[in-house]
Parts: sequence; C-alpha cells; structure tokens
Amino acid sequence: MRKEPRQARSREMVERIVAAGRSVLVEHGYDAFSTNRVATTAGISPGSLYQYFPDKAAILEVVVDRYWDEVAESVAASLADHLGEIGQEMVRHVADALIRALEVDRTLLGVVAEQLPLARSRERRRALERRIRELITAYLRVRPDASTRPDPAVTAWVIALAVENLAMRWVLDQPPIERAVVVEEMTALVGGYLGVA
Amino acid sequence: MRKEPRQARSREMVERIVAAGRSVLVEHGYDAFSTNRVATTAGISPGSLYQYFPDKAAILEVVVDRYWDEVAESVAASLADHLGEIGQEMVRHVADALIRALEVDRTLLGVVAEQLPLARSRERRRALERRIRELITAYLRVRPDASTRPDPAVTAWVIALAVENLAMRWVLDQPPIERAVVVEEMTALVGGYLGVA
Amino acid sequence: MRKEPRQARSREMVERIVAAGRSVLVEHGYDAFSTNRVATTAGISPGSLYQYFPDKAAILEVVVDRYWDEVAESVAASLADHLGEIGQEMVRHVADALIRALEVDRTLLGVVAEQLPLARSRERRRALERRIRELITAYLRVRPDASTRPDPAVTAWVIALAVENLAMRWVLDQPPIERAVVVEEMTALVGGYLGVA
Amino acid sequence: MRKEPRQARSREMVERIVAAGRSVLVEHGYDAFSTNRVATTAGISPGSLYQYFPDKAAILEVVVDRYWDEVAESVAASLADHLGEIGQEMVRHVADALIRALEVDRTLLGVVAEQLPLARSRERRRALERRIRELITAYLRVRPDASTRPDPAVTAWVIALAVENLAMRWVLDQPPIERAVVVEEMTALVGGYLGVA
DNA sequence: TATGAATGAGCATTCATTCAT
DNA sequence: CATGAATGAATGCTCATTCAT
Repeated sequence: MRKEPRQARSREMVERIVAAGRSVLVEHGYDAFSTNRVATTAGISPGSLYQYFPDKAAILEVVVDRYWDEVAESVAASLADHLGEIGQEMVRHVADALIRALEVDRTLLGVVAEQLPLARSRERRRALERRIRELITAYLRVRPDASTRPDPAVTAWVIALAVENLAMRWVLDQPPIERAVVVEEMTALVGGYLGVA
Repeated sequence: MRKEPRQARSREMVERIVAAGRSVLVEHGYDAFSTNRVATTAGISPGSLYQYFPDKAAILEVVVDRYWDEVAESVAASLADHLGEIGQEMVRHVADALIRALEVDRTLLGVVAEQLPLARSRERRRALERRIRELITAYLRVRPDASTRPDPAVTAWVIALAVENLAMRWVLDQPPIERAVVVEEMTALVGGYLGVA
Repeated sequence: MRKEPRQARSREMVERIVAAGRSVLVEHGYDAFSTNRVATTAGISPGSLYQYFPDKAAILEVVVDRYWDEVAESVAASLADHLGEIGQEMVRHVADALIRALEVDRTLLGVVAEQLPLARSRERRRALERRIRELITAYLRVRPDASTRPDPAVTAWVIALAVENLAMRWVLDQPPIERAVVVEEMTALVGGYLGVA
Repeated sequence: MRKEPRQARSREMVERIVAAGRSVLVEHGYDAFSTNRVATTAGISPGSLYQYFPDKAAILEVVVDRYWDEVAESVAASLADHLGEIGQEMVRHVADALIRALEVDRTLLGVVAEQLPLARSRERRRALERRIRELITAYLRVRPDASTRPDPAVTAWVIALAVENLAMRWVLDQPPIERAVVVEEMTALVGGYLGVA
C-alpha cells in the first residue's frame, strides 16, 4: 500500500516519457528523436530518462510497441464484431478495420515503418503478425471448408502478410485508388486464394 | 586510349568504395556505415572518398541502387525466359526468380529494407515497384482475358505489392515453409485473384 | 538565493572558457584557436564548450569584446580624470592612457588587430572608434573655440583615426621612440591640426 | 642563352599563379584562397604550384607584395611630379595620390588589410612604410625649416602612419566625407603638425 | 529521486601537400 | 616538368550517457 504511490509515480513518468517520445516522432521524425529532445518535451531532465529506461532504444521500443498495440486492438475489436459472418464478409470488414486503424496516425505509421533503423521495432510488428496469423490459422482449422489450400499455417501466413502490406502501402503511399476499391480487391484476393467464392 | 587507364582507375576506385560500403553494410549494419569505416574498409584514406563521391549519402545511394539493380536484372532475365508461358506458369517462375534474387544477399536485403533511414533508398525501391506494376498493367491490358478484375492498374498494384512482400518476408524471416510451397502459394494467390484458373 | 550557485557556476565556466580562449590566442595565435585546443586549455571537454557558446565564433567574439572593453574602460577612466583640463593637456593624457591600455597585452593586441579574419572583430573595433569620434565631436561642438577646422565630425574622424593608429603601431611595432616622445608628438599633431596652440 | 626560355617559362608560370591568386582574393576573398582554387584558376594542377612556390603562404606573400608595390609606385610617381613644390602643396598631392592608388582596387585593399591572417603580409606593408618614412626623413633633413618638430625620423613616422591610416580608412569605410575634404584635412593635419603654415 | 552539467568518443568533411607516373 | 590522385591530420560540432549534488 505504501508502494502504490511510487508505482503510480513511476507509471506516470513512463507514460509521460512515452507520450513525449511519440510526439517527437510524429512531429519531427526519427532524426529529432534525441534523448534531450524527448526529455525536454516530457518536461523532465535528460538524466531522469535513465531512471525509467535503460537507454534510448528502450524508449523507442515502447513507443513503437504501444503503436502496434493500438492498431492490433482496433483490428481485434472489428474482428470480434464480425466473427459470425461468412468468410467473404469477414475479410472485408477486417481489411477495412486494418486500413482505418493505420489511418489513425498516418504520420507515425510512416515513421515507424520507414524511418526507424532499429531491428527491435520489427520484432514487435512481427509479434503482432504472428498473433494475427494464429487467429487465422485457428479459424481455418475450425472451418476446413473455408479454404482449399493445404496448410492452414501457410495460408494464414500468406493472407496476413499480403493484406498487411496492401493496407499499409495504401495508407502510406496514398495511391489514386478509392478506399472501397482497395477493400474490395483485398477481399477478392483472399477469397480467390482460398478458392471458395 | 591514353585516357583509358585513367578512366579505369576512377572506375576501379568507385568500385572499391562501393564494394567497401556494401561490405560495411552487410557485416556491421547501417549504424557502422561511417565515412571513416568505409574508407578504412576500402583501404583508402577518408579524403579519397570525396574525390569520387560528394558526400556519404551518395555512396550509400550507389550501394543501394546497385543492389536493387541486381535484383531487377535477375527478375527481368527470368521474365524474358518465360514470356511465352501462360499466366499461371509465368507467375510461378517470376515469383521463384524474385525469391532467388532476394536470397542472393539476404543480409543486405535486411539492411536495405529495414535499417536505412534515407528517403532516397525508399524512392529507389518504389521506382522499381512502379516499373513492375507498369509491366503487369501492360500485360493485363494486352490480354484482358487473363483477369476478371475490373481495373488493370489496381490489379497490378495489388499483385506487385502482395508478391513483393511475401517474397521479401519469406527471405528475411525464414519461416518454416519450403521454398516450393511459398512459390506455389504465391501462384495460387495471384491465380485465384485473377480468377481464371 | 538557491539560484546563485548555479549562476555562479555558469559564469565561472564562461570565464574559464574565455580565459582559455584568450590564452590560446596570446600564446599560439589565431591559427591555434581550435575548439579542441580551447577546451583542453580550459581543462574541459569539447562538448562542454557548446553548453555555454553556440559556436566557435561566439567564443572568439567574447574574447575580442572583452579586450576592447578593457581598453575602452582604461581610456574612459583617464578621460574622466582629465575632463577639466584644457585641450592640449587632455590630448596628452588621453594619448598616454590609450598607449598604456594597448600596452597591457601587446600580444593580444597584435592578434586581435592583425590576425583575426572575422568581420565581427572589426565591427567591434569600429564601434569603439565611432563612440570615441562621437565624444570628440560633442566636445568640439560645445567648445567651438577649441578648433579652427570647419566640420567637427570630420575633425573628430581625423583625430580619432590618426591617434588610434599611432598608438597602436607604436605599441605593436615598438619603434625606437620613447613613449614620452610619441605622446608629445601626438599632442603636437592634434594641437597643430586644431590650430589653437 | 639556353637558360632564357626556361627562365621565361618559369616567370610566366609564376605570373600566372600570382594573377590567379590575386583574382581569387578579389573575387572570393581569403576564405576561398585554397591551393586547389588558385591552381584551377591558373589553369594548372595543384601539384605544379609547388614547382614555383614552397607553400601556399609564399603565393599569398607575392600577391600582397605586388599589390603594395603598385601602390608604392603610384605614390612615388606623384611624389616625383611634385618634388619642387612647397610642403603644403606636396602633402596635398601625395595624400591625393595615395588615396587614388588605394582606390584602384578597393576590394583587394579590403582583403589585404582586413582578412589576411598572416604576419607576413604586414612585413611588406611595413617595408613600404619604412621607405616612405625614409623619404620624408630625408626631405626634412634637407629642409630643416620645413618643420618645427625636433626629430625628423620621429616626425616622418608620425606623418606616414597618420596619413596612411586616414587614406586607407577613407577608402575602405567610405565615410560621408568628400575626397577633397579628406585631402584638405590631411594637409592641414600635417601642416599644423610641422608648424610652418 | 531528480537534476542537468559534464563528458568524450565519434562524426562528416576539408585541404595543404606529396609523389608515382 | 607537369600531373592529379591520394593522403591523413585536423576541424567544428553532436549527443547518448553518467554522476556529483
């Protein structure tokens, strides 16, 4: 009980630092992501950073983790809402949800996906992908008639990576394609691949 | 004729520097890509770098350009070899060629695709993608019966990005999937999407 | 009161750096005035310089400003002491004071006057000259009988530049002329020019 | 006789280099006075510079020497034209000649007088001053009635430095004073000092 | 705990000079 | 003689990290 306030403090500071880091990333890009800048933005001294994080990379890691968590949560929520639907509809809704989730902070997505020189940030994204692949795999195993492909795990890998990249690149590059069209094409891509349409 | 040796020298040095740059990137990652390190690796003095390149970014640019050129050339060669084939077979061969081209220097692919903080390197990759999309679009326009999708440009965009990402991630992440299987799945993905199987 | 020590620290460091800069200038000339050398001489690390000065030029500027301030103060003090005197005597005392002020650090004078490539240092010296000219002009306007020359501003310009150069060059070149003699000649020069002897 | 062409060649190259050096100084200031730039401007290779000059400073030295020689020649010519005149008139003409000589290349004067960080360049200017002082001293010794000051050498020193600085600063700073007025004031300054008007 | 001054290794780049050709 | 590629020490400056207070 005596510990609580300290913990709370600690949490608060971590939050402040992470928020500052994200803000720096969004507002000025990775180049400006210096410990001094993050500390200043967080309203603390550079030394204090090291009370909560072992080094600069750790701050970045949390910022990136948080971002992918937000995206994951958005998509997961949509997935939950459309679990009962048949394949085609579900794909459509999830693809749409993914695009919308990535659009929420296009700037940060750009920085996270294209500016970060850290292998670390990839790890977290891959973890997210793995989780999604597992969901898809599980689904395919439960409904074997939903797919004509032989290996559910491989099928899930293909779908996850293809859809992820299409969504990300559509948001990032803003090609002259309507959102509804991309969603439709992604649906067709998955539908055609699974071969049950 | 008198000029030749001089030219050759110049070329030789540029090659040496580019090779050194590539080597540094491959063995130590972008973080170690400092002018001093590149010079040392090339066996020359830091000053000499600037006789052949205006700045560090220019060296990196050439290294990256060379890399994508190699990949493009590999794929183009395979494409040329299988131009007469029907869609399904062509996709299979191109996908295979792409994967093989990316496998040639997996480490460099990782650095180039995930560590470089330069917009320039992205540009180059996007240029390559655009070129590929245009080829696909042209093909689809010439053979309208090869696809059931409405817009060839959009279709090309979907195929290019999906295939590119799957090939790249298979090479980079080395998931427990056989090469033949990935190629087969990519072929099925494209074939199912185009809807003419 | 709690702030004092911090301020004092800051001041102390600035002083240390300026002193080091001056010392480098005096002992090794402008050529040796590198940030690393100044830092080493100050007994600090190169990075610390930039906590107190935006760049190398700013350090030099303060060193030079300080120097001219010292000279100006010396001369001003003497001027104040001899305000009541008649022209001839006043000129003698000011000339003497100027020479003595410049003699205090002959080496630094040489560097500041002859080695600095910065427009900034010239500016400072010119500002000092202007101030002196204005004082002389004002004096001549108040006492029109002190001069037979038509334009006080021009007269002040002539006197200031002539006296300044003679004093500086006597100190710098150390010609075989007694100090008393130079002062006497400068007095005669100004006296003869004003034409009221 | 066999040596002549070689000598001539050598001379020619030295001239070319000196001309290039001067041109660089005038057109781009001392900051741009790099051996490479001088060589390029001279249309030769950097290495060739060292066949004619021991180092960069030596080139600069000759450029500066030449400049002061030109000024000296101009003034000497005027002096010769007005040797028969009485003091007052002679001063007027020489002062005027000096100003005109300095005006010929105001830009180079600025660079030479204010940008050069080399003690060497001072030497040459002082040599010129010495020569002028000697002329004045000789004159004063021949015509003792032309001055009421006790020591001709000291008198010459005072006159030379005062006049030199006034002329130089008038040309360099371009104060709002008519040329005729400066000349008149310089004449009055010297006349009043000598005390024979 | 929090601070922020101090650190110092490291960076990209320059340029007077040399020397093999 | 002339070349110009090669040199490499030196420059001004940055910034993640530490530690005395």
